[in-house]
This record gives sequence, structure tokens and C-alpha cells, in this order.
Amino acid sequence: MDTAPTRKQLTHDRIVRTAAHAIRGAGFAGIGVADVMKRAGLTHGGFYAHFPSRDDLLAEALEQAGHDSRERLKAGMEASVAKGHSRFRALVDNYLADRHLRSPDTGCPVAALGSEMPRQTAQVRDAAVVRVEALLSGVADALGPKAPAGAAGVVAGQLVGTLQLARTLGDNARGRALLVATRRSLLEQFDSPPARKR
Amino acid sequence: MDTAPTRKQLTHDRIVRTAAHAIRGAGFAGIGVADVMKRAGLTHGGFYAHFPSRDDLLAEALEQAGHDSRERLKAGMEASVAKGHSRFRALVDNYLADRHLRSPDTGCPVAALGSEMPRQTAQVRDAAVVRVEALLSGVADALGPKAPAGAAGVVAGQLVGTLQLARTLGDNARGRALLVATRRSLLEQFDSPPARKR
DNA sequence: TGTACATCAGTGAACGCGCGTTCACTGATGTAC
DNA sequence: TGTACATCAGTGAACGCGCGTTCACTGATGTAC
Repeated sequence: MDTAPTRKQLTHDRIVRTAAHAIRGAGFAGIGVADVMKRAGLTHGGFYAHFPSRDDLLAEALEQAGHDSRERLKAGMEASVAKGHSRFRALVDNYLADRHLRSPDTGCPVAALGSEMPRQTAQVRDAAVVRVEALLSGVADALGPKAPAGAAGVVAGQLVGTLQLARTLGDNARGRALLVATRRSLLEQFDSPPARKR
Repeated sequence: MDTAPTRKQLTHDRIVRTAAHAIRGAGFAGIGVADVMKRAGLTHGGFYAHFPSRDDLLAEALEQAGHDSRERLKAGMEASVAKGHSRFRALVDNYLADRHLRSPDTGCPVAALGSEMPRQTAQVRDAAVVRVEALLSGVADALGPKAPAGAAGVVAGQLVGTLQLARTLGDNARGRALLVATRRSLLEQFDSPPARKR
């Protein structure tokens, strides 16, 4: 039987969740042990009772961020599908939503950390690869079984890159125009019939 | 008349060029003043005779990286065009070349730093926006005047995102497969006749 | 062409600060009887 | 139900280190006569 979580496990979870937001908001390099502990309502001294090293936290936080973000995306997609849109359109509209421009700390960690991932330690990089794989499988799932081989990778790259460029341009007309153009392009290229009949 | 560069200007340039490689290889957060000065063959004390602050160096280095990378891309594209490929195909083949996977420090700074850009100080962010604009105009140029509106943004996002994902997966079969699939997809979607008649 | 001096570019020691990590400790929680 | 003790989770001071930045200085370069 699953035992109830201990006090320590609850605290551990709280730290990881805090860090999962922090890395997406400030980058791997932008967060410190003391800062995360403080935000979790603790003092930094207790950190090493929970994690062997800062890198262990980064790896766990990355995983948590992936789960958070996936959950959020799923919920948004279900709402879109309920409105009659294809799963692919639901994915594209939700991933490239204007809202996602503003709040990187609750969004996709691959978009928030993409360019930093190849530079991390082996441990963190491994967790990053798992996140990329999860994104690819999520996209493949939304594309459906009839999509051409390699389409998931193409679409994932497009989603991640466009969101980053749009965030760099800013939460303004130019950034949003980039999102709009990319949503349209992806739907034209990859959307399956169900959504076409408007 | 253009005066010959002073010794100081030459040194300044050397520091900027060194930093232009360093930021692409290690990220904005991954390089320090002392480190860059050492790599440029100097001691760190002299730094502030050249730059008001570290951020000033980052902004200049970003600009330099953009110029470097654009020059390199142009040269590669000219070779491809000489072989009879369209300008767009030349862009795609060169930007998403396997070689680009391995050497981020000589490649496109937008791909190398994309996810870190929105988090920088206003000064560095401004330089980043200029880099994104330069990428967009380079892509628009390769697409030619008949391309649909917004296509440059779509293609730029695709190039940047795919390269990042491929780098995260690694310089191996999986990373390269992502590049191959994206090259094919971009050519199918956006390439103009000249290159089609193989 | 040679000397005297001013300017310049780069050196290296020092600063305060925040980082990741360690550790002796305290007070709360849980267990034994 | 109540007391005694062991275990546990979190505290806070301290560590060595490297960071960005400052500054008094030195030695090389350039200019004046």
C-alpha cells in the first residue's frame, strides 16, 4: 500500500516545485540554493538533507517542470477539443498562446531552457533529453498516426523556436504576430481534416 | 579619412571577439570578466578601461557574434548557390548543417542563446532584439519577395528551435535525424521552383 | 638623431558580496513502556 | 494517559572560492624640441 508522505517528503516536494518555477523564470544559472530555499519558506542550511547537490535539484526540478507544463497543456487542449478542434490544432493554439509569452515560469521547460540544456552537466542534460523526448511524444500524439515520419520533431522545433523568438521580441504586437503566423503555418502544413471544415 | 585603429581599439576588438565566442559556447551566465580577459591574453584589471560594465561587453559580444555568424553563413550559402541550389535551400542546408551541431561557439547566437535572451538586462535584450531582426531579414532575403507574409518568422523559429533540440539530443543519429527531417520539411513548404528541378 | 617629458594601455592587489557546501545544534515528532 | 528517550527535520553560523569592480602603479608608446 502507498504510505502517506512523510513531512520530509512534503518539504522535498515543495522545494522541487519552487525550483521548477524558478528555473523556467530565471534559467538554470539564474537560481541559487539559498534563493530557492527561501522561496520555499526554509533556510538554506537544510538543503543538503534533501539533495546531494545543486545539480540534483536542477534535474528534479526540470522533471517536475515538465510534468507541470504537460498537465497544464493537456487541460488547455481538452478545452479546445471540446470546442470541436482537432487535437493538433488544440496543441498548436495552446502552446503558441499569447498567455505563454508572458509566463515562462509555468510554461514548457524546453522552450524556457532550450539553449541552456546542451551546456549542463551530464546529469542535468540527461533530464533535459527526457524532457525533449516527452515533448516529441506529446506532439506525435497530437499529430496522430497518419503524420509523416519525423513530423513530430519538425513541429516541436517550430513550437520551441517560435516561442523563444516571440519572447525575445516581447509581449507586444511583434511577438504576437510571430505566434499568429506560426500557428497558421503549422495548421496549414500538418492539421488533419477534422479541423479544416471550420 | 579612416584612421588606422589604435592599439587600444585592436585590444578592444580582441576582447569582444573572444567574448563573442565565449557567450555562444557557455551562455551569457557562463562567462566572466576575468575569464574572457585571460583568454584574450590580458589581465582582468584592464577590463574597465574598455567597457563601462560586464553588460556592455555582453551587448557588444552579441553584436559581434551576429556578424561573425552571418559572414560564415553567407560564405556557406554562396558555395551552395554556386552548386545550383536556390538561396533558400542554401540557407536551410547551411543553418541546419551537421557541423552547426558541434560548434555552437561559431554559430548563430540566436540559436545558442535564444532561451536566455528574454532574461537579460534591457541593454543586452535590446542587442538581442537586433540579432533576431537580423536573422529575420536574412531569412526573408533567402525566401525571396514572393514568400507569404510572416514566412520569415516561421522559418526563423523553425531553424532556431530545431537546432536547439538537436543539440540537446546530441551530435548523434537522433540529433542529426531531427536536422534531416526539418531540412526536408522546410524545403517542401517554402522552397521556390529553381531548386525543385534537381 | 637624440633627449625629456606627457600620455596611454595594461598590471596586479584589493574590495565587498553571494555562491555552493558543511556542520554542530535545537526543537519538534514519534516510539516504548 | 503520562513520562523518558530516540529519531528526525530544519536552523544558522561558518568555510573557501570566484565573481564584478576599483585603483594605485608601471612600463611602453608617442610627442616636442
